[in-house]
Amino acid sequence: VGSDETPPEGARRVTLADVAELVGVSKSTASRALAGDARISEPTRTAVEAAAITLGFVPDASARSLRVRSTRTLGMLLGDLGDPYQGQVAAAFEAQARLRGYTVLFLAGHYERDLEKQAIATFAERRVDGLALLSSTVDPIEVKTRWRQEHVVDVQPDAGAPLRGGGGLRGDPRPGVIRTDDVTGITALVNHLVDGGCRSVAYLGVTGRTAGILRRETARRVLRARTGAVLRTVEVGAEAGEDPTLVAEAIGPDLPDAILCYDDTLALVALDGLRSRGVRVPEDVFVVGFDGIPFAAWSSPRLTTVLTPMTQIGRLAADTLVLAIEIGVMADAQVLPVELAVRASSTRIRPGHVGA
Amino acid sequence: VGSDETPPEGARRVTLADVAELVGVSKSTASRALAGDARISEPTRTAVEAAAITLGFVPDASARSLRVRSTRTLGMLLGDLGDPYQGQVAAAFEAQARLRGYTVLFLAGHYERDLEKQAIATFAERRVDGLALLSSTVDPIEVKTRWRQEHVVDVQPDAGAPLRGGGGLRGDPRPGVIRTDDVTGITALVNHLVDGGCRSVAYLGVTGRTAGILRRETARRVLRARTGAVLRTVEVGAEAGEDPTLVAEAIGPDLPDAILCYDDTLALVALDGLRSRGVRVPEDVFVVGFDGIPFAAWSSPRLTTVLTPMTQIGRLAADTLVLAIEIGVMADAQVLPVELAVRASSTRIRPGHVGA
DNA sequence: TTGTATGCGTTATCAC
DNA sequence: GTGATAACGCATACAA
Repeated sequence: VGSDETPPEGARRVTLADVAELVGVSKSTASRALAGDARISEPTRTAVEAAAITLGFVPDASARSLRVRSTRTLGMLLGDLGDPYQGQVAAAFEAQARLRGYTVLFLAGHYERDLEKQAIATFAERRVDGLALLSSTVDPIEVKTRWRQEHVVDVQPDAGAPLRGGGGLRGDPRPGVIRTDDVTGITALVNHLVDGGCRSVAYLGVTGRTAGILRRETARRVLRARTGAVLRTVEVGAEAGEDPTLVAEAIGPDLPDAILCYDDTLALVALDGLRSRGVRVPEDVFVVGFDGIPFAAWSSPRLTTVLTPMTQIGRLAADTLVLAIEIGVMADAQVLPVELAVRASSTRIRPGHVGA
Repeated sequence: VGSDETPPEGARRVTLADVAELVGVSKSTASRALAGDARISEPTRTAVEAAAITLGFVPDASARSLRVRSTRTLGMLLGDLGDPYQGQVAAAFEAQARLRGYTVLFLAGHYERDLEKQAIATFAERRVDGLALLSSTVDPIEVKTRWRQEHVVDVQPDAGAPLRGGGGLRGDPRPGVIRTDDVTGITALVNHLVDGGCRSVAYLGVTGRTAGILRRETARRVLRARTGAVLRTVEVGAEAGEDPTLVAEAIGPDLPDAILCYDDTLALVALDGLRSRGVRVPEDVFVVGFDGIPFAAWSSPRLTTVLTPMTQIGRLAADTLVLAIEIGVMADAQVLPVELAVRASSTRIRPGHVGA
């Protein structure tokens, strides 16, 4: 092939061969020099590095991946990037992955099976080295079988197995699970409500979202154990979940003493919907959330919630995945502690000097 | 997809050659059959497809990219995935890209030059076909020169050029720019405040964030034109931007008539910080935001803001990029309309039946 | 310490 | 219609 041919105006990409040629060494030497191989002499190394900069050489990740059979890419399947909770976890995941030298591919499943399947297929084609599942409805077990490697972490899973036995999740032996201790969190939350004088409690959730049933069932169990009362369940459609009026309507006319919401976003929506109806929080009803997103701390009234370590979750997911990839062993289930944050939305005596 | 066949647990990955061998055709034929090439006979096509499913063949994206010199990947450099505004835009960008057959690589720059440079390098190595810049401090012009192709869109740029002339941005000729009509939005906002009786107005921004100076300067100009008053500027550090107490302190003891915040998040933080100080909104001071994130509609008082079409922005960015890649022509600057949403945080007569 | 040769899995260019 | 063959750009086993 005529290498002395001047490249057409199409500006050919500069490759390793080009920098090797400029220095007067072989491609292997150039490759090794840039990879920091110990057995390359200092002069040649610097020469190669200089040439690479001169030519503006940028290694091609596809070629490298093809050769080394590793993309240094992590995949994350999530429900919705725009959700504040998931966004926070995703941000931490990405940052930590970058620290470990990995890039991450985010795909949103929007809680739809077809999209999730499609996403899994994309992850497979892209040959991601590891995969994190967050807020997806797809069964992790199924993914793991379709996926030959065991390089899958299941972040905040919330369906199936954990419920059996009803005893909570401590010691859950399934590897690759990363979750917060929702059982303890919900227990603390319900205890707080009962201690605050609540008898009737309603759980507000989103229809069809499998996530949340653990929280709901735990609440049901603790409530009955403490007071004998039966947890009322209110469900709103996914499309209605952001409409305060619809949420308030779903709650209905006869208010419970407290409304326990699946997450903070839903709680804030409920707060607004109730306000529009003339219902006062916490005077007429308590409202509490779950997750501890920043906005929950800035609402009026400020929202009682369970703080989950979103950043830590994302970071741990990335670290666990990288460890599994590089060491070859997937960590056992890891449960992160949560913390109850009691705020004004569930407190009788309004603290502070605010209000008439 | 739905077959109950489990992929071979064998060590080697199944490749196109395997599929071809099973059917008894050449690799070329197998490749063409799966690609839907018109000149492949129906029998062989179905045979190849069946074999591919049987063997669990998954094409290798790296190999294909290497060969066809295209990754079908879009890059998006953003400030923070956890930010509700950026998360929303990112979600729409990803969804639309997927619709067009592209996968997207998100990298967060966290408003730090080094991280952004590193991200650009990663995008280059990964050979993304197009790049979207959102909330980054890096100069788009610089990126475009470092990037040989013109496959870069600049989403919501907020520095430099647009300010010259002071006349706004309509007809900005720079290609690849996608933005909302912030000038009109801020103008409407300031007019609303002035019409509501505000004389003194303060702008609350984040130090070091270049984004926002267009909004600030527009507010300054409109305010002076309308009332002759001088816009006061309050700045909080990036790390203090989420701390209500610090934000309230930054605002100081003598309140203006209205506080115009860089974005909704900052406004909500300010709302909470002021409340802690015993300052009532809107009675003592008006507070308004910008962006129109969902939480702004659910706060108490509900936040007056400028609604920006976040979903549309993300979608348009993806479409523009794909068009530039596939047709080869980058669209001229596109300006999306915004809408003023007047709510309780800047309204004297409190509407509705809420409150004592 | 450096060079040679080979192959990663795919698609495109030729032949037939 | 289909098949052989040659790249794409890189890393590495094996020589020297």
